[in-house]
Amino acid sequence: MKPSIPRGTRDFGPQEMTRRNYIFDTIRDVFKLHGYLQIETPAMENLSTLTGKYGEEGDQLLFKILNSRLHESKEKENLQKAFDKTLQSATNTDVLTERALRYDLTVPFARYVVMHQNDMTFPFKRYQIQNVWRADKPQKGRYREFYQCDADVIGSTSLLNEIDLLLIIDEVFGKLGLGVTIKLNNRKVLAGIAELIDAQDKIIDITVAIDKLDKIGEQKVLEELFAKGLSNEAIEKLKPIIFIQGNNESKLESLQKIIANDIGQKGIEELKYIVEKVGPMLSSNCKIETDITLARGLNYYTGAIIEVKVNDSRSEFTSSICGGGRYDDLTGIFGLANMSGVGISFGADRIYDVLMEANLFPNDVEFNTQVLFVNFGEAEQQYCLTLIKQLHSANISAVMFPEQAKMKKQMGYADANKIPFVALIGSQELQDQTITIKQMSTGNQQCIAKSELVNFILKS
RNA sequence: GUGGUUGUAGCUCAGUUGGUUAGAGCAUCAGAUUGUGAUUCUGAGGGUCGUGGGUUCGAGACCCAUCUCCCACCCCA
Repeated sequence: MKPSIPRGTRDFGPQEMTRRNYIFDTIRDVFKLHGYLQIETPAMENLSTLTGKYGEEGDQLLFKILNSRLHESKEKENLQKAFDKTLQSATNTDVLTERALRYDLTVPFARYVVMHQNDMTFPFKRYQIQNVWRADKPQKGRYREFYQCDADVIGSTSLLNEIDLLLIIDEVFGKLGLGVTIKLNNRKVLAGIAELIDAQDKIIDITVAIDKLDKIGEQKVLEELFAKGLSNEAIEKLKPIIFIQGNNESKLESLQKIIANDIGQKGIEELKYIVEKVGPMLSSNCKIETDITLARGLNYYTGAIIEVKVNDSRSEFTSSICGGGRYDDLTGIFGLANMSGVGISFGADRIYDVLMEANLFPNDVEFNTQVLFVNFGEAEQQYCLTLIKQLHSANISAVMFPEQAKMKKQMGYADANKIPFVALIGSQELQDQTITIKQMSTGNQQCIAKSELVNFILKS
């Protein structure tokens, strides 16, 4: 049988894992620095936990798990009916499918908060680094199994949380050495726009359409809005809003004049507050840009909407590498009201692709083992093991070649694994209680006393 | 899910209008060198040409299906 893995999934070799861990470690360190606590949730959730949270499209992208032992079921007629139904429509009954792989980390977190609310103190800051699955058609930068690195604050409506998260974004990409632009919008502004043109029921259609402005241009967006049933009058009212230009400040001021309803004004105020506070604190490699065409399809956002794009001459990457927003009532459906949260999610796999493209992985992340002990035979092995134990105690990574192979083989192993030092201990060294140590980068070697080993490596 | 595209050794790729036994470089392994890697020389292993059908005297090449890769749409980390 020919081995293969499912479409859109990948194996990761040692070098890839070293680089992936560099990303995870960087993000994790910043999360911890900001006081977030780690949790994990199961790979699978009950299907009912996930359905309806991600919009119609999201429901289609859930990996559903077929119930087990269907062939032993006593209700095969019901099963047959349920199956016929799934062939007709997108909905599943739990007779056939009661579980699904998680689609993101935010909804499982909301479920977690409701289930464990009595064991938590609010506001609760949590981080979570786990993989998620989407039954999307794979493309570059789009995988069916990928990692998200989430930080969320739940139980606080303060905009200081938004600011905290934006600073995290700045710090993470600063540490990774990547230039980015944070795009910021607010769902209340979008709601205000919908109210202004008297089309509250079409808010999702409107946001999806104007989100495409960059991609398909003005004319096509207006055509799409018309096709979605907006009147010409409404579209005329919409035009000056969509095409607002200028810097953050002037854009928001113009909006403030046009969108004269409560919810719109509230959204603009929130945007202003965040931009004014956080703008001066961001590093030069991290720009912030208010963008009312930024929609994001997730149904549950109610306030801030955040998206991060690469803004770096070394990369052509256009997909977003981080996203997030505020959700006022995600826990409500699980029975816990008045629990507002806000969070962001780093797409580790896309960040990996960008860092590869921009050549931003540090070289030294590839090194691990410091010293290889050549294996000359049984008498020498014991001596080496003792020395290796000493090195390990000093937190220096060292190994002995497990076979008594030819020197060429053993030296080649050190070379292939980029091990910087090779320790040679044969009968002569054994007798003299010394170590011949070779530095692979220069080819130089010298003989040192056994007791000098740890210091020698530490100094090098 | 819709439309398009790709697939030959572990990797990067040749392979003529369809014609003997499918090649190269790199990598791997072995030897030159039984205590010295990355450079040199010699040799070896490695392929059901993505898979399954079809056309043909004959298919890596042509046709169909299917899987995979990549691209656009949709959507998104």
